[in-house]
Amino acid sequence: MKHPLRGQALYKSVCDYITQYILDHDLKPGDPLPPEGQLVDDLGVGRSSVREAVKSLQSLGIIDVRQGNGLFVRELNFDPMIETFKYGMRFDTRTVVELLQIRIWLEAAVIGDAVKRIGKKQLKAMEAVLTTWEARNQNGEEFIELDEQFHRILYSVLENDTLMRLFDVFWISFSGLEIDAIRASNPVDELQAHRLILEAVKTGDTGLSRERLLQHFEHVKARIVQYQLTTEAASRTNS
Amino acid sequence: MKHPLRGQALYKSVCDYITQYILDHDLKPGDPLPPEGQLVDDLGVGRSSVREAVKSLQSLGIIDVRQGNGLFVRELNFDPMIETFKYGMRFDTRTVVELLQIRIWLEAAVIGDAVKRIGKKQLKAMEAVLTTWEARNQNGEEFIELDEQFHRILYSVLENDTLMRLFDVFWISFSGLEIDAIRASNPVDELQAHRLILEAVKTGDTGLSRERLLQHFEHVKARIVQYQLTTEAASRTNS
DNA sequence: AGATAACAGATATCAGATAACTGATAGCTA
DNA sequence: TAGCTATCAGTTATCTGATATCTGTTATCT
Repeated sequence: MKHPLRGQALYKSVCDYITQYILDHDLKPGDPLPPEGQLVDDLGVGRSSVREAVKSLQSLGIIDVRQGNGLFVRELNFDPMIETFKYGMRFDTRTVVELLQIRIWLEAAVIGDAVKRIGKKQLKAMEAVLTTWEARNQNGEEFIELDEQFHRILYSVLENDTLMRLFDVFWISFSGLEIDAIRASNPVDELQAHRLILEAVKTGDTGLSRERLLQHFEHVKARIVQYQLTTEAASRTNS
Repeated sequence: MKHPLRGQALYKSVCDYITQYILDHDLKPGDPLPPEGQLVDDLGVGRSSVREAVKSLQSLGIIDVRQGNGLFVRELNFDPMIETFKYGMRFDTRTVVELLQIRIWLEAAVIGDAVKRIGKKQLKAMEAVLTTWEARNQNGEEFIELDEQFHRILYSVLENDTLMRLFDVFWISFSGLEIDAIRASNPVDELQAHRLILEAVKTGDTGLSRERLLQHFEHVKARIVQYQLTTEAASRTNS
């Protein structure tokens, strides 16, 4: 009776109160929020409602809950997106290919601006990554993180945090996926493809860079589509 | 004592159980899940733990809670992403520009493939949108949704649901934003820009299409950056 | 037959109690 | 004195039982 609040779910109202509290008090990431008990008193609602609101905001990556310590404002992050994709990609395989296609489009689009802005420092760092890569190949070690680093350095010059976080989403979503098709690729070919890209970037030729990037991704895409077909065939025989 | 479960938070374990339940039982969107009470019995945990898990999954857009009815599997959606952006864009204005830039890159990338695939049917639909747009301009009515429709038709030929949902995220995030700078744009110029894009798309010239799209977005971006500067100046004088 | 009222099942919320965790402080030991 | 340990206050985690509200169904009345 005390809390109809436009028929909205009570926990939702508590969510709104907390987010508004953050904005009103101009709290920055890491700053503490009032403890559960005080929120209960201030709002005059039950503990469950506050806890459900807290859990909801935690899932959305807005606040950080540290047991025995308190509630804290969290830095803007894309963790909920990662969770969604991780789940969604297990749910249906179509999403995997669609998401990869989006990554391809996006990388093809940004590489033009990246090549224009890139400096010696970044080129040197990318060289170093490839050198490490080669050493690892000879020892038969993992190299996925180096692949990620290579692209990360390239796009860091765009100075767009949101873009970098979006790429994180792609990387984490795909790495969480148990598609051996990605890892099972020929390490030598993989390295060579990146060498070609770096060469093109060095010359400052945006068109050539984009072309080689696309060529590299076509192979990745082909492998995943192949994997998709085999697993779908397998699931059909099971059912 | 009964539920250490690798030291993981109990509600998190319940989350995992539910998602695993969906996958194991091959439940499709709309299918019902066991009610709260049964989950409590099956797992041997308290009601709060189940409720918190349910709230968490609801925030992540994985399940749908209908009061007095039950829990249901939800279709894969990007709602958590929308929430994150809506909050993030209020949190700091830098995100707004970064997000717009990402949209620009993405649209510039996909328009090439879209032009290649587009058919008469879509071109006709886009014509119709522009005709309606002109009529609305003469009556001084809103046209944002027509802008959205225009782009939506153009990219629908790519047959990438995930991409369309991502564009939804952009549109909803921006429309939730109270930046009059977007709406305050000159309706005539806005319409003309889209006319030019459509003309280029009709000729099948990918380069020209991309060029005109970018030109259109440059104006939008300039307006938002302008708005950003004025509001930041205002907030400085306040503090 | 159609409208209405009662009912069962489900989620929403509340309030209080106990357990577990964290960081800091005080005290003990070498 | 330096370093380790025990304790304590504050906070979140979890459980429990009771009440309220919502929804769809069924039974009843007109």
